[in-house]
Amino acid sequence: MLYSYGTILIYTIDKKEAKEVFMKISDLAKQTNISKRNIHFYVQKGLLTPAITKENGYYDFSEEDVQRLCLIRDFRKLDLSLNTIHSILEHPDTCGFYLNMHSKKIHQKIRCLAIASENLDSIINKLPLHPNLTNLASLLNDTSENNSFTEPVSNVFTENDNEMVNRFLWCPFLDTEHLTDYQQFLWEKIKQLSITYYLEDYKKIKSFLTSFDDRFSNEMYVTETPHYNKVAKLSENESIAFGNTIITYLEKLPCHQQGIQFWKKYYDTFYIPIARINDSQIGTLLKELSPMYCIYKKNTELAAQTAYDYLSSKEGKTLKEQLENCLGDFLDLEDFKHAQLIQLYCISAIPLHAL
Amino acid sequence: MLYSYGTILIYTIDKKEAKEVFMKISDLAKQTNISKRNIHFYVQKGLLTPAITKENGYYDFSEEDVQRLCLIRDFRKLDLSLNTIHSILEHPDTCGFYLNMHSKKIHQKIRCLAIASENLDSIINKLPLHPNLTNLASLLNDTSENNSFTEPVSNVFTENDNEMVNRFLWCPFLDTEHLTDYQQFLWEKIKQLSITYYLEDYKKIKSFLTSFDDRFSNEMYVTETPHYNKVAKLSENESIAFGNTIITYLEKLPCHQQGIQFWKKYYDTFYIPIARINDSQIGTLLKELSPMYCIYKKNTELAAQTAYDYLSSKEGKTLKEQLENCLGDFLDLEDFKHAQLIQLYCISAIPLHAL
DNA sequence: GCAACGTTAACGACGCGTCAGGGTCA
DNA sequence: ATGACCCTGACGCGTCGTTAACGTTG
Repeated sequence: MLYSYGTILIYTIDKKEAKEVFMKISDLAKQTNISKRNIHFYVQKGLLTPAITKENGYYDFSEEDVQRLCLIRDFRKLDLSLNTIHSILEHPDTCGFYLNMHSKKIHQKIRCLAIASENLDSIINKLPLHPNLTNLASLLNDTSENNSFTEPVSNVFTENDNEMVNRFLWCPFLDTEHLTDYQQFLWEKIKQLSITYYLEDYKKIKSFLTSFDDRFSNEMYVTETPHYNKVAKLSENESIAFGNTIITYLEKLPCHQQGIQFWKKYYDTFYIPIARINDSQIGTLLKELSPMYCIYKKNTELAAQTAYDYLSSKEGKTLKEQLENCLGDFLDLEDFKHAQLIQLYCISAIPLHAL
Repeated sequence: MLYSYGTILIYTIDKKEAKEVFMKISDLAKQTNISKRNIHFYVQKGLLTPAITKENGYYDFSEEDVQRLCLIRDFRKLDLSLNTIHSILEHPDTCGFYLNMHSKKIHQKIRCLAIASENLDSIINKLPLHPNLTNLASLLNDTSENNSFTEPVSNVFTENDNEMVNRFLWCPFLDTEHLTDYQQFLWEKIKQLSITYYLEDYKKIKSFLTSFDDRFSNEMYVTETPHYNKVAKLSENESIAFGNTIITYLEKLPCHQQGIQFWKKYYDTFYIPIARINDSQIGTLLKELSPMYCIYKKNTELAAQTAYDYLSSKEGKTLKEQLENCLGDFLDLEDFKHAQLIQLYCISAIPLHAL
């Protein structure tokens, strides 16, 4: 048997064939300084998916597994939950979102602990030699008055938040590895614009994104991206066909109760802001920044126009009325170049567990 | 039925007798802002021991229970564990010990989180638009180099530590509620002395106290206190009899393997320091500070002298040799007025689970 | 045949939330 | 008898440590 730190060559007893096992669990544990039990746990949770040696069922960890494990370890050191790490490993693009969220949690924790620490020290200093429960009660009362544990999670909108929302909105359209200097310039300009002129809308989108459990915004992002890609590849005729697809979906919409509720709930705090931002100067800049966005915009506008034309025609009149009935004030087909028709269509892609 | 926020009078249907129920769980929950389930949980864990109404098994919480629950709540806000809170409620005297320990933990946590927070922010700022796992790995590597999570729990000896050790050592002898000005003066002087001249011994005792799980030092303190009380009440003859009791214990000592191991393990880091401190100027000050300590000292010295005389006599020769055999270098019968004889005796009171 | 290694499975810890089942009160 | 109250008990959460039972390798 040949043995090296990374690779082990095992010759079967009859020497008919040599099998290569890259790394067994003990080696991995040593190299990464993580307990075997822990590694088993990560495998069980699906964070690691090592190959399995057929004959004996032993795990065989590849270099990629090593990298993943190191990532898990280092993210754990930053106190991210395994669920979050799982999401990041699946879709690294969403990393910024999670890290920003987590950063806020940490700051919050630190604030709480700092207050607790102050209170603790103050109590310690005032402690009588033989405290009884009544002493303790009054000491705790004194300190608990100025303790502000009840302060809500910070609603401050930071630069990171702005970055996060912009990434959520636009990264799906930025498929290049690196931005050119000019693109970088545009990107910075967009970020500035968003803070200067669209702060309120960005705040709304941020609180929308953070109001769900982690998983949801992740899924949103991940499921929308391929949709954008698809639409950006449509020809003119296909875009018109897409408009008809939208119509066929809209016909089913009145039955999709959960979707309608979702739409109404987040109409003012998500759908309107998104549509407004897309139709603003930011959208113009994005067309320069991202060719894909440019085509996507053109195609969706064509599709939306097609769908809108149908709704405005005699044949579409019934459907239009149905929509107006079930959406009421939460419908504005004209504004933002009929963008709401596209958004309504996107509801069909929202996972049900989000209500 | 009469109803008031604190007290409920229930008249049984036949009105033969009126029973007073002070407070039911709902009232308690409302008043303290703690969920019923939570209260049930505390009761189950023994943190609360409300009376139980006979007929229906309902809990009946007294004013004391209310106070206890408020204490639990406020201590929980300081992030103390329920176990710790339990110990404090049982023996409020040990509160200082736990709070000091906890304060250190909190500071440690804050440091860790602050580092994590820095690293997080640094990563967030360097994040590319479309990070992949390799990007993340190198970013994490960059930051994890200057991360000092591995730093051990602070070994700094603070004023609070000094206070804690002094309390552990001397509070059992200070049975008064408040100190007079003069006593206060002496107490401060003792604390100064301990830092100035006996710092090393105090450090050892501190790390001894903190090297066990919480419960142990608690039990130590709590079981020793009544022992001191008893000894301080002995007459001269009884003290001599106590010396003989010590002898009879010493005869059994060679069989008490665990006790011997414990003694040897902590001989240099606990028993010697304690004996030295007791025999120092600090001990002299304590005699002025605490009449109880004064008598305790006198009685133990008499008992120790009695036991020592026996060991030095012909009849005691065999026992002395046995002791020397099983304790080896961990025995010094002469020093500190034969104080080790008393300390050896005290081993019989140490709970077994401490090894 | 023996030690050292591998796998799965189960229980414990922490501080509760969230049922479910069954009895009691007004 | 109805709903609002009370009890107990069980399971779940998240991240493993610990132990056990049982198979494999060398």
